[in-house]
Amino acid sequence: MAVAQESLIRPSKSGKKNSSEEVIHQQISDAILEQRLAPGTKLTEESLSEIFGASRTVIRRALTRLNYENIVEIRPNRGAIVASPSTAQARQIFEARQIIEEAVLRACVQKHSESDVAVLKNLVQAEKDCIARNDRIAWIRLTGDFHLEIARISGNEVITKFLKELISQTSLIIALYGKAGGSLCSNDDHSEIVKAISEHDEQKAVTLMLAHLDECIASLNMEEKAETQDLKSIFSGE
Amino acid sequence: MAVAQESLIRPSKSGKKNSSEEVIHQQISDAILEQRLAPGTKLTEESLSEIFGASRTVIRRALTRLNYENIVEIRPNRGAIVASPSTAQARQIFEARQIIEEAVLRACVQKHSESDVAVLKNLVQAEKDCIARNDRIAWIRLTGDFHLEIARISGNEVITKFLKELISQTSLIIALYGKAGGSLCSNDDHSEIVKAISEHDEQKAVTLMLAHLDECIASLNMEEKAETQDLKSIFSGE
DNA sequence: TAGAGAAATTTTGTTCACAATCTTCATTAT
DNA sequence: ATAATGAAGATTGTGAACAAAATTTCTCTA
Repeated sequence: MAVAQESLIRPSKSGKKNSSEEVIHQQISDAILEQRLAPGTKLTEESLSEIFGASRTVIRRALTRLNYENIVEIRPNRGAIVASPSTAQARQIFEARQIIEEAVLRACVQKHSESDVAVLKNLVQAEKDCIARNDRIAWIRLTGDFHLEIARISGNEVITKFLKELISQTSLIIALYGKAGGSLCSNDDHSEIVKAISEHDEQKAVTLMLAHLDECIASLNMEEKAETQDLKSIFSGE
Repeated sequence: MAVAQESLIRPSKSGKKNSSEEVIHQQISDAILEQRLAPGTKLTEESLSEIFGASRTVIRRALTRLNYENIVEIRPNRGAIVASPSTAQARQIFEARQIIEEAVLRACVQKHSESDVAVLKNLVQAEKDCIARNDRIAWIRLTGDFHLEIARISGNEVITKFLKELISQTSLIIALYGKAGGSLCSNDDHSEIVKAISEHDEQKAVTLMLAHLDECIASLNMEEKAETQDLKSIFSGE
């Protein structure tokens, strides 16, 4: 059985039928984004059925949705696995983030309210708390929420949806290519960005944001993992 | 029956089972984007089943996919209808297009090859041909292909996928808010953009593109259609 | 012992029947 | 006449059974 019961947690009453597609989708998504399910893990419909006490039909719907969100890969006749973006895709995803986040940040600097800044400051504080108590999982989530909040403030839901997708995929990328020990991005880039926003300094905010995202890519080691495991070249002594 | 046989065309051999999800998805998508199916049209699973000679399961999958692409709206327990974006959504979609197309165009100007320009010129010529023989439907498709080709040249598949979705939705917006007679955008903005690209004039290309998209929004009448058809206010004599 | 090939098992894909829900239309009461 | 009620019909949602495909296990041979 590919999926261990423990890694999907929270079956609520340990009973059945608490779970609709919505809930199941969320649970699997969380498990992936919090890196309890590693990229490449097989997601068997039957196993998930038992774990969530739902019929395969419902599981299937949840998996297709995760597939559309590029969090899960469905290979025809061969089932679903947790997606593992290639280095090329990873680069494109970060590139896309820079494009979208620059635009979204400019709008945010323009039209943010007092309370928007307050929300952002709270998020940054929460991030610091996580780092303090070494809660990597909560921190990863919050770091995403921070970027997403800026998009929300910008007011364009279409773009926000795109960014949300990109941020999810970033979690996968970090799971795959993040340096093991590295407490990456732990410095407070985020607070500086909030400062620039609250001072209405658009150019500074953008510069900081782009540099921040560049740092993120730089903190990954995307060279080591081969595109496709080419055993020949590995053993040919090169 | 909500969906007329004729509007979905090309049942190939008039026989059965020619159609997998892939094909059915494409057919319905085409019908919507070519405006043979108006926004709001009910898409009953049973009718589509009969039309395509496929089981409801297959139809269902096609519809969910169209739903993820925001071309079709699925209302729980109430079935699928052709999506009809609100004016607010329409504005956000064009805003998103401007963000993405500016970025994509800059990359395109930087890295395009000779043959890329050739492809673009061909597309522009094909557009002109359509206008000449008054083939509005083919023209709508080509106009989208032009923008999409620029994204492809830019080389980022993630962003290209986003833009593809936005372009599809633009067709719906034009169906909803396009001025009836208006041969909108018929002037050759596109050729000018190609010229700027081939001259490696990034700033000019971007300026033209943004203006082009602004023109498109301007050519719509989004004021007239009420958010939700409020019959009372219509007949109260105001 | 290694490898090819064939059975057995597992897993995904599809169909169909039934349940749940919504819509329509006729009936009744105000 | 209008609105509320309720049955009948149509449509969507769900689960279980079956079919098709992939994976594993086993067997036999070189």
